Amino acid sequence: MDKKSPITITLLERTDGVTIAQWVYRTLRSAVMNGEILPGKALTIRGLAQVLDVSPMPVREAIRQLSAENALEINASRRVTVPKMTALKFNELCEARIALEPHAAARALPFVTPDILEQLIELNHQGDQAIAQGKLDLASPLNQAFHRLLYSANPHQVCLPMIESLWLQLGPFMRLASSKLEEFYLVDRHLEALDAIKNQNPFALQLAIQADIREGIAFASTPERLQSFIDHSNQVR
Amino acid sequence: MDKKSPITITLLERTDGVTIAQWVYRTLRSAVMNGEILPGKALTIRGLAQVLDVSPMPVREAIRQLSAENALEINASRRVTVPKMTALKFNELCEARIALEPHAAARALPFVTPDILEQLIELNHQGDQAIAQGKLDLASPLNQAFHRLLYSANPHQVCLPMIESLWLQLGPFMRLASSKLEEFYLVDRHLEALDAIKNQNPFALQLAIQADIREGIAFASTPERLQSFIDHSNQVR
DNA sequence: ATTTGTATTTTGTGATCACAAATATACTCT
DNA sequence: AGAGTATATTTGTGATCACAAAATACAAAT
Repeated sequence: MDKKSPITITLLERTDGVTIAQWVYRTLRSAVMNGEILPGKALTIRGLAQVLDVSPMPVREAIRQLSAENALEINASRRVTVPKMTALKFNELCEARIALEPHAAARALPFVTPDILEQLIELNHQGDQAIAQGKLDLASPLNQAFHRLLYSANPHQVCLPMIESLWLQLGPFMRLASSKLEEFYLVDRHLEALDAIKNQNPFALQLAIQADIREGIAFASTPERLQSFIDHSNQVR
Repeated sequence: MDKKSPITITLLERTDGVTIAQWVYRTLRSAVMNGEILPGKALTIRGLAQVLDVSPMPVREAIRQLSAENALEINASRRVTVPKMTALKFNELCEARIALEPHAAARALPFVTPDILEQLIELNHQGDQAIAQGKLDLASPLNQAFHRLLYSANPHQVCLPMIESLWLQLGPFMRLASSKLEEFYLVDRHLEALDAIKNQNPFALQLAIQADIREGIAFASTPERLQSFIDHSNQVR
């Protein structure tokens, strides 16, 4: 007997030396990021534990952590859901990205070694290749890896957790940004960013990152298009 | 028989309708914010549970949440500590505040109603009074309440949790900022902010908030003074 | 006196259980 | 038939237990 609307979640691979709670956290995190859980749909600890084939305990910890990162919402009656997206919240999240990410990039700039620069070039190359080959599902993770590597060059980094939280709240829309990229992007802002890094020009770097983010959300150029994407993400699957 | 270095934590009052886990979270949070726990000192779930007179379970959840907010650190061997402060990290946290808070203020500006404005004025008045009366322990919470109320005027607010996380990581230094204020502040930046709100001038508001933050950390004007404060916070109590 | 190896204790993790609150289901009365 | 009520079930919370890994204490040996 199957319970009503059995949630299906893509299970991540369990690497060794990792606690069950961490694995559950990673799995739920990627499920949220990939829009595999319907926003508003009530999640239960026992239900998730059953789907993931673990005891309720690690699920409790993972949920607690994800709600602290604002990836999950705990309502008044202690029910856990994926928060619903709205056009205004989407805008707010994007503006927060623009406030934080160029700043994080500029703060990281002095610490970008030639080695890191090379890795950035490589990541960018892989990203371009993925898009050219139509492997759109690879584009978003590679894009995120590029940004993450850049920001984390700063050894005293404190912004990255906040930025990751924003990405998580944007959820499936991060993927949309990358997948719709080919029809919207004119200039490769990553190349501009790389140039700015080579020249150690923080201002140019900030501009490039800001443009990269703004053009990444160009797919939602009109309120109508954005609303249609939101509706889509709240229904499908 | 007392265990070695028994941790003493100021217990918060238990309001009804609140789970034990939430109460433990609040209590640990304020302990971190007030510098009651020595940075680097290993915290144990069972030890805290004993001090707080609860079972280990709610402590586990609270710790998980606090570490997600970067208020606590979990090292490789799963030991929990309050992260040590360094001069560079302090600087990084302050710059992150300056990147986020003026932005949050400007985004909230259009939503500040006359009622909220009045509450802001009242909070500012209470803060001034507290400083004038030498009640320095009240100054910091009132200052935070002022900022929090302003930012949360925005109904689609997404920055506040990140800002609160920064305050939490700054921890005891937030208090220092307010307590040392009387010998450092020349202009009341809150009044400038209130004026900017009245005039619906986002740029002036951003400048006022930025100046408020910068002058709040003027007590650490030289690297030496900052280092002495850090050393102090890593030893005392 | 410092180091190395062993035994003991402590600790985090995960599972299971009990219970009250919340939710869902069944039933009655209008 | 529909709304309200009572019953049954599910769910989150918190406590307790088992176990392996880590930390600590202590011993002997260099």
